[in-house]
Amino acid sequence: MSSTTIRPLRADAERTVRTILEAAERTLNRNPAATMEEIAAAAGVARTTVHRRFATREALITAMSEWATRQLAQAVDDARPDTSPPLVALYQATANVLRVKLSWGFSMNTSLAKGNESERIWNAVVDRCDQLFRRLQDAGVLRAEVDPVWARRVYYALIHEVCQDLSTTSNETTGSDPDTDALATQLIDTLLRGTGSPTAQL
Amino acid sequence: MSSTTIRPLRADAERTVRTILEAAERTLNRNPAATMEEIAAAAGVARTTVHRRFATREALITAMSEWATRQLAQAVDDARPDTSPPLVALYQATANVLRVKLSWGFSMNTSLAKGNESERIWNAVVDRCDQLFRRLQDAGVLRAEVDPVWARRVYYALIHEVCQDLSTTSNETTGSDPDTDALATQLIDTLLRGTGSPTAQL
DNA sequence: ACAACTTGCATCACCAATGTTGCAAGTAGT
DNA sequence: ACTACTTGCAACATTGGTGATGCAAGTTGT
Repeated sequence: MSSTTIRPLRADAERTVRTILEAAERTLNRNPAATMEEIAAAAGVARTTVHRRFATREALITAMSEWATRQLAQAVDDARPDTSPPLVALYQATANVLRVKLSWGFSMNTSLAKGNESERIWNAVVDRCDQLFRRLQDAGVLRAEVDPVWARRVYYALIHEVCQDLSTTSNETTGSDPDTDALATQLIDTLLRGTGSPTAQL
Repeated sequence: MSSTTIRPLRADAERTVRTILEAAERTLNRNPAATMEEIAAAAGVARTTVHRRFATREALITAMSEWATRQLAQAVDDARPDTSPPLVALYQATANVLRVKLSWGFSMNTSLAKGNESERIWNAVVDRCDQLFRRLQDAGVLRAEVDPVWARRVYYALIHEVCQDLSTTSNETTGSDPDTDALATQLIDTLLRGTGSPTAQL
């Protein structure tokens, strides 16, 4: 029920599927209106092959979304957000999520259709994050008067901003992986302390 | 040179143009792939009328972008970012920009084509903002070690987040204008102080 | 009132993208 | 080696959106 795949694919076909998904991500990230032709070209396969694996364009995008969302969920889970000390988990999760989001920016931004499997997973992730932010507040990391949901939203916005910048700036120059740990540190520093000096007040 | 309009339009035509621009904004904001037909319907005119005013779909979107960018520039200018005390200007600009961005979310997010008039205006606005953030730092509002460009980017991200939320949440329930001043206050508070408590540190 | 302008409607041509099929050549797994 | 699977290629049908045109009815401004 996870995918339209009925029976297991042969090894080469499986590889092709992943190649297509990755090529689609790259291509659609640059141009959301890219054609199946362009995606196929980017994957180095014929257009008919793409259609053999994904009946319609919509099916392809759904599959991308599902794939990306699963990876995101994994990234968060790996940080053990319910059991680790919350601030540690926040760091871990941030670095992990940045890694995923940098490669799957398009797929993560496609508004997930209602009733989708992706939507379920996504909501689970959001719940998990909200819970983490409540834990952060209980631990005194967040100020008491701050709405943890607002804090989580600011956090998302910062992640989005960092990814946005990275995918336009450094992707072209070097293929070297950006230092997600350093980015996570800067991000969380900004999230918690802001950019203002303690002296000047409103 | 501002638009493809050669000679002045009659009053009713002028009104039609603005009606179309607004309808296009609303429609494309909900669904970026909306057809000219849908846009025309939303504007309460025939599709041919839209094509009479905007030769191609691209021309329409360009016009929207230009229109929105001009309003944005106006919103920033009205805050007198070079002459007012920087923190005052920041408040003023934020409230103004929120008002504009809430109505023109789609048009502001369309990546402006190179060489566009919109791009020129947009760059001017960015320069203006960067300068404001340098003034903020000189005034001691921003911490000395913070990169003012990073601060500006965080600021943009927060604005985007606030607009995102508003356009999905409250637009459906009430037509009442959201309190942009209160939003600006919350936004700037978060920007400067973050969400963390002063005690807990990294 | 009159001329100029604008709009809706019906209709058309056009095209680019989508999705399908059959077949031949190549590859995976046993 | 043999079978089943996968892929590329070529060709095709379909369709939904785009853009254009001519005309009749209505509106604006003077």
